[in-house]
Amino acid sequence: MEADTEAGRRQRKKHRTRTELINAATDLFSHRGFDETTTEDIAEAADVSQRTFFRHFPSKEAVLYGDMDELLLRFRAMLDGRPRSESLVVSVRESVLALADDYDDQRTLRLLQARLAATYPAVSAYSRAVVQQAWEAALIESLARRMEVDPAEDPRPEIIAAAAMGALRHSIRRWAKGRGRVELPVLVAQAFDAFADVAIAAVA
Amino acid sequence: MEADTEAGRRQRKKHRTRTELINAATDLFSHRGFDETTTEDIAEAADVSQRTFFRHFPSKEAVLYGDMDELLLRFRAMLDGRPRSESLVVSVRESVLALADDYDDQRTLRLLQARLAATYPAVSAYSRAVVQQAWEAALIESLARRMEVDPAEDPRPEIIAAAAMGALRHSIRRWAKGRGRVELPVLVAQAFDAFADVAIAAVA
DNA sequence: GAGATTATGTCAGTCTCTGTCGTCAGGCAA
DNA sequence: TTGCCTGACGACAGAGACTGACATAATCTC
Repeated sequence: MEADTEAGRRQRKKHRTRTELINAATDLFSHRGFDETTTEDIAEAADVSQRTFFRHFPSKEAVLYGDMDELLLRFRAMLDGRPRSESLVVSVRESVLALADDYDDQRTLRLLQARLAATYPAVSAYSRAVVQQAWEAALIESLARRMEVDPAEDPRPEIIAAAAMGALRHSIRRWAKGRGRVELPVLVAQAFDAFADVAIAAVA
Repeated sequence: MEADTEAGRRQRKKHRTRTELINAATDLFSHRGFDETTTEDIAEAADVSQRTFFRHFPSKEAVLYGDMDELLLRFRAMLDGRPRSESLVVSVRESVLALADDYDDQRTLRLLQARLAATYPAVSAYSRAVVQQAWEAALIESLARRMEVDPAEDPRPEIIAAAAMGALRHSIRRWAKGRGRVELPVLVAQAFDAFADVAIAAVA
């Protein structure tokens, strides 16, 4: 019979209720708003109990960013995949560009996330403190490995990563403000060009 | 009679319960832990009702960072006070150094905040999403004004601010790990030197 | 097919945070 | 002093996020 690209009916069913929860949540969030939707509503719409919702997601915010684990995995893979011969700055730039590309694939969802983050403090806080922090941590780890330094002692990996995240944050905000009409990677590329200008100005 | 440096008994009383709430909270947090302390406990220890707690602070996290508004005001004043002739990078560096100096004045409280942020995700999230974000916003605004650009369009202010915040975050973490034995401004200065190295490396 | 796993439902409970209303003290003017 | 007004507080009720405990039924394993 047709497998859902996975082994075992149990796994498939679990994955199915998970995606149904995500779909129900994004649907409700986009129509009604984040604060105006309860976890009970989401569970109801996905036809499961509230307890099941919390077995799949640790918080109401988490379901909105339900696909971020996979995105993070791919981001890490991109970082690891950059050639060792490449300069650090180029590696960071290209990886973040690839992340932006990947990110852009889910236009509707990403625009919703950005819109909700701009509207609801709880969503904004989660985005910063969990999602972006995870990306930043991946960047720091990768940079520290390449530079062969201890990221707890040497501040450079964290500084570079923070700057890159600032560029990405700014790009995403602009991208969302234009409702995604301009391609995100284009905006990110512009931001990284500005990054280079900043570096030059700092030295001069 | 002795005034509490303020006009009106009402104001004084209000301010007094506020500080008593902060003291009770920090005391309980440091002895018992953040999650292990309820807002009810804090209110009880300060001899007020729970409702009064929430009239003074919007969340349990907020009381731990109860003095951050004043710190932010002073940080803004420092930014505005830098001479226009100074280069941007120097202004940022000096302002953040001054912030670190100011920050260091409340050693015990700062170390507690850092320790709790390292232990409890909720505290870490609040620190990033509220406290640091406020500092970053102040930096961005000041930088944009000096550069005479629109911070919503030009990514450079945000990139510089993010990098500076990365340096500060790293410094505070190291400072806390060493239990404040090394002066925070010293660590911040080191981080900013590394910042300069990064800029040079990026250009080369 | 028997037994171990596991995803789920149900229920009860904790805790953060909010709306409402009554009370009382502090500020202010006649 | 008297009386009114404002503002801080207490008491209460309630919404809503999240958790632990236990039962059940489906799935997996042998």
